[in-house]
Amino acid sequence: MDHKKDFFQDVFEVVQLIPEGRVTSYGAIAKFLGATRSSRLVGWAMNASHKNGILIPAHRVVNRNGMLTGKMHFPTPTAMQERLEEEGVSVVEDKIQNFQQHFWDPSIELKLD
DNA sequence: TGGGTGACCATAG
DNA sequence: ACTATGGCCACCC
Repeated sequence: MDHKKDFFQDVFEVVQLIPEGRVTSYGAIAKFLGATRSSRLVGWAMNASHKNGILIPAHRVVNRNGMLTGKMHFPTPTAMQERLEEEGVSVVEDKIQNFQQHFWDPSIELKLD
């Protein structure tokens, strides 16, 4: 029970706001939260969420190259890709096709006026 | 308590 | 163009 919200909790909230069929990167989330340098922590938060039983669309978060670097942490090796393709995002060789087209930048989409 | 870790990123060579 | 490396910092044991 912390007085201030955990960094992880902030990450979870942002991830939950990613629309279906869109994706973002660890760095973009970190930047939005004002910790550009802590992009690794975002990925770590994903892992922690799984551990805490928190359900978030973690499959919509990839690295800056659009590669499914986190797929190995899903229940099955293909779960992440399958989730994305269900939402209309093509993945070839663990890489999102037309990445920029699907990219959802919280710094822009959630911009405070 | 302190040090190692990591689903990353930017920069330098 | 690609590869190597250093920084980053909340969390875990």
